[in-house]
Amino acid sequence: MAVTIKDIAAKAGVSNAMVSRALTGSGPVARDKKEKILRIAKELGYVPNQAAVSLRKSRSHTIGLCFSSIDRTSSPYVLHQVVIGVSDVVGGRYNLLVKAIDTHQPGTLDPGFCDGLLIMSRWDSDLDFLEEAWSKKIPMVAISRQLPLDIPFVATDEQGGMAKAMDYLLSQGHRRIGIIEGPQNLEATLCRHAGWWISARNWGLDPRSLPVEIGNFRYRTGKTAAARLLTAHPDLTALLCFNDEMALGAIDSAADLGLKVPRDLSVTGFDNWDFAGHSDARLTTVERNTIRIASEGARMLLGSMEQGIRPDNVYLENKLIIRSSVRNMGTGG
Amino acid sequence: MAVTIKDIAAKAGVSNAMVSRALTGSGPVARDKKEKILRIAKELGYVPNQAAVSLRKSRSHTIGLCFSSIDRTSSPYVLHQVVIGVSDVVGGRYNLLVKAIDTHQPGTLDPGFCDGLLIMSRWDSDLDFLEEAWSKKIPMVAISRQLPLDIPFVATDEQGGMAKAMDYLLSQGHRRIGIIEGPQNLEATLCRHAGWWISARNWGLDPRSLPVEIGNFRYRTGKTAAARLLTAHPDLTALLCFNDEMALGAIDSAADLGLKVPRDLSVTGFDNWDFAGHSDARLTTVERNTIRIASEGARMLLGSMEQGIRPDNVYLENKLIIRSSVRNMGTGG
DNA sequence: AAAAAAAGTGAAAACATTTTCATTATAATT
DNA sequence: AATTATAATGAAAATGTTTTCACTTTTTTT
Repeated sequence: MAVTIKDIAAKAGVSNAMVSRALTGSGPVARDKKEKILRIAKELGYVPNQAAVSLRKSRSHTIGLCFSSIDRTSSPYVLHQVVIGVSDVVGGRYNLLVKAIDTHQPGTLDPGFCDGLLIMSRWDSDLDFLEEAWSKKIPMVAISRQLPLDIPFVATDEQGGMAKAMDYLLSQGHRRIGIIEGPQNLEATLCRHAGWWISARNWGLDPRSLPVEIGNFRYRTGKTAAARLLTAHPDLTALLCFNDEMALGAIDSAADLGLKVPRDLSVTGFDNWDFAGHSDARLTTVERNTIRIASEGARMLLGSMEQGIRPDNVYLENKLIIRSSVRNMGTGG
Repeated sequence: MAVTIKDIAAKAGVSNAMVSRALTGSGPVARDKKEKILRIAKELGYVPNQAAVSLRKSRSHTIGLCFSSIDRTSSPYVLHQVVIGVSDVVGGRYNLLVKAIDTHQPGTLDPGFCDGLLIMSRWDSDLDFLEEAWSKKIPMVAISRQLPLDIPFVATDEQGGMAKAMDYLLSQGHRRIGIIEGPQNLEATLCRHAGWWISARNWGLDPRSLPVEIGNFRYRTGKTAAARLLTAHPDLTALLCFNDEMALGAIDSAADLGLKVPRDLSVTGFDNWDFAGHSDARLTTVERNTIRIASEGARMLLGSMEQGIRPDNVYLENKLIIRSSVRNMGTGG
């Protein structure tokens, strides 16, 4: 029913090969015939059948965005920003497929279904899938953390980022600092932990002397963690939080205790979450530019797909965004 | 390089057709041969070539999620929830393709590239694309608003939802209510406007007597709109906001003026935004269950794709979620 | 003007699968 | 035992492109 190359060939009085060449520019075609073919193609509303093209060229013109899971606990922001970042780079040149790794049936991965994969992996249970894709030589790039199998990756310097936040608190004269960390089984948590730990050391402060609570990156756990810290250690002057959402919870918790930020308590976050800037918190935080990460990853992936070169890993700096949730306590030291 | 049906056929000593039938169950195959074929297929790690299957069967096993635009102004929540809702319904049976309508090149839509489309349209400029898809007989379902061309849709009762919020405020005895609306060119705004307007009438209140300000659905504009309303009309006891993010802005604005919610001011939102429940605001709001909308739309689309029946339009109710941002002023009336 | 190079062209193969159709083998019915 | 129905099988066609290859025509170079 759909108009094919054959229809055009028949109408133009040339061969299929001719039409294909005219349409794709993949070979010589006489001037007048080319014009005629293009005109007829337009007239007939010809659109190439992607399946046929894919089959013949073994290229799907599709990039797979693979997430550990598409569930209610995964982050809307990350999905959104990854889509934006990738779209920015690939424009309309590739289709974007969203794939959940946890629902993947082992052994069913068709190497032709995606020309390349962008991996947004949170859990080690993704490894089976990654191995399958890797063994089938599908070009892939991991975004936002290093993975096994020597998969090229773009990552941000989580440790350095957290160190910046800690350095900043210390530079503003804070010494009694409470920490609200994330789930302990996450690599990001480990890196960020190392960040403030080293920073404290550098400033001659014993990291083990600082109280730590653990949250799960959501608002409510930030709030309860802060409540515990602030009641057990009323002398704290600052809270270093492992993400913005928990930082916002911490600020509300402080308000409940009659503490105003930054007058009575300083707070830092991590992520530069959209809402952190818009909201009233004016949160000082570390920017994890996910759009940038994704676009960088897409660039690497395109190189890998189109030139077949193995891209170099990329580390992106995390920038400290200074707003007004941290008070200067006088020259620290 | 990839193992094909031919390889299996050769190894099993049968024809291609046999293998295809054994693998897909589309025809009779002798017991022992079937077992042998399946075993060999597994041994060799056979995965069907999707492009070839698509070409032959004219089905792509892909659903396109079409958004007006994938840009920095579109909502992360909506994208995320749509993906969740659709995944819930289609499981692993279809691939999910994210497509931006605004970057579509007219006339390049291959009917075979998606078996069906889920349309998340915000603007009327999407019409060209919709017409193209519609004319190519690609099954489609619009989610979250009615569109031209008689496209089947699932929508929520925005007007009724907003009426519920207004009814609730009025039932709690509020009469001096300020309204923070959304952009005036959006259909959602018009419907929600009609909602509170009618509700006010029903309670014998002249809608034109209530002060209205306009925001753009973001936190900051909610905040400034609230500031204008509250300073110009200090007697207001409640603010009816057209979404949650602006409501949160309004609450912070009130705090700046020394007003505590709900003691001094009542506030309602719309959306039941994720953060609205988690945050301290405990916002009373109208639930727009986007996951539900998306899954319902997906169900309709599957019906349309697989049984070829034109689905009936669906209207979903919006539920009022009562938390603690509205104060009871004594028996109203 | 002859030789060499380049451009133009179409038939046919290739891509991997599914499906039709005709044939043969087996089972069920008289 | 003959007939009929059913199951099992493979050759070949079909899906819509692109690409190779051989051939013809034109253009350029000597």
